[in-house]
Amino acid sequence: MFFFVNNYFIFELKIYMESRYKKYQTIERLNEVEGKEVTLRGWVYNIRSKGKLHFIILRDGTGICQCVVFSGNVLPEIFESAKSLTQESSIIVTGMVKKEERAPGGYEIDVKDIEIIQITNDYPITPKEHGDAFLIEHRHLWLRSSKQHAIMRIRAAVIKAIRDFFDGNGFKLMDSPLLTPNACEGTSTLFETNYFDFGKAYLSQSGQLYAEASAFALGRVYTFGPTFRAERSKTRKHLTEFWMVEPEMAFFDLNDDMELAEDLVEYIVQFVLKTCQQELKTLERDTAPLEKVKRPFYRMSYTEAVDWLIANKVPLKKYVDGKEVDIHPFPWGEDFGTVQEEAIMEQFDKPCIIHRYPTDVKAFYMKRDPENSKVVLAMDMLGPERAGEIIGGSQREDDYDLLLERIKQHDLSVDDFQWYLDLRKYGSVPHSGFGLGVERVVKWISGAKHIREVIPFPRMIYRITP
RNA sequence: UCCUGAGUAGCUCAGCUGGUUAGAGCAUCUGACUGUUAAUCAGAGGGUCGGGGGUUCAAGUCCCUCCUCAGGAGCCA
Repeated sequence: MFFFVNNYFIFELKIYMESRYKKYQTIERLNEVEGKEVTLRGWVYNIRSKGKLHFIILRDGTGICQCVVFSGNVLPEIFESAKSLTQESSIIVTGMVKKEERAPGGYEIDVKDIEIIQITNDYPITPKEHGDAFLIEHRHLWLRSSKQHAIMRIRAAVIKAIRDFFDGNGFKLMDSPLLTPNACEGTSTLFETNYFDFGKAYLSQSGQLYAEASAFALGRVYTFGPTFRAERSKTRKHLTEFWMVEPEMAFFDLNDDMELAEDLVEYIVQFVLKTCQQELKTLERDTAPLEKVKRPFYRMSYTEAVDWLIANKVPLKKYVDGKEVDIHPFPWGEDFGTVQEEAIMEQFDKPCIIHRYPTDVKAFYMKRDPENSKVVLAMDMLGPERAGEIIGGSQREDDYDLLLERIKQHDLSVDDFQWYLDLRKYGSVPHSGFGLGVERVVKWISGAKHIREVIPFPRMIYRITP
């Protein structure tokens, strides 16, 4: 991969951290101090007592470590205070680091001293099973448990991989505004707010149109930020607030766009495999399917996909008067739903890109295929293992008149899009881009059952707390 | 927005065709134990059965209604 490290910057950062902040021993780096006395700061994850022994499982945010308190090794008052510890009490523990096969993590602390910061009473999340509703209600505490901890570290790794990939490949970060004056694609799917004397403003559902303007200024850019959809979706793969990265490249055609999308996804998955083995193990994630995520991925045109659906007797499911009806054979021109996507993906062990969708089911800004005006130069990447759609992108319409025609066809206000049309008036060039849903990718890689588990504080149709 | 399902102890659940004082495991508290891995063993406390209304001699159980939550569809990343 083309990623490079700027050594100078890393060096400066290290000096800064060492000279200005408190430097604590972390559980993550206990292997460096075997045989030495250390002080750990954290929270009691669990405690087991056996007569003259207490086993404290301590977590400090970086990992968990077993701390053994033996009555013969500590002052009687220290042993008594260890007895009073409860789940999630905050403490400072001092003792010798020992290599120990029986301890989780391989190292344990032979405790000499314990300082109690706070004794916790009635911590709601016990080390037993809990229901989904209870856990999400206690999201602020659920984040402390080992699986959620592992997922959040994988999320951080995914985001780092994305940034490293683009920054190392000549892309510039160009953030798009979150408050926008008009509903750019659809209509009723946006959150609305008041904006001083201008009346209504909306929370952005995509930074793409602004990314296009940015690409014409800086060449290759990406925007990375939260995005908002007011759709009343109630599924395990939708959030109303989610994070999306949207690269946009001047002079890229659809093929370049697909190549870049494949490179990015391969890089993210391989980066997580390389840096998050412990987290994947905690999650009991089978990494074999992830190891396979290497180029080339699969590709299919929409038309080829429809032929496949017909050959495999996958119907179109439609609702007529509230009743489900199967339509055979699948009619060309209809968009794919979950049924079709899952049927297609079941044959693949790697992501698959489906490209050249019918013009009528796609957004107005997508460029029509010069070889067939019934389809647009759009592409969606579907992940294996029921990951669903993780990327959606296209080559953009770069012709002024054709774009104007499409804006009018979609009943959009030409005035609102005047600035966007300007891009086709002053030095228009072929250009392409795509959007990657961060949570969809983290859900796939981590194997989480529900998308709400892969964002710290999920926002969903029936939940805005905590 | 539509379809389906669920609300009983702090948590996870059982509770049959209505029938004495509503049950279990875990958690909590007390006690025992020098190697526990969701420790084990003995004991104790803990309930407006989601809210309201109705049927009945009798309702956790049947009926109506409201609330809350979950899963799926559509839409999408």
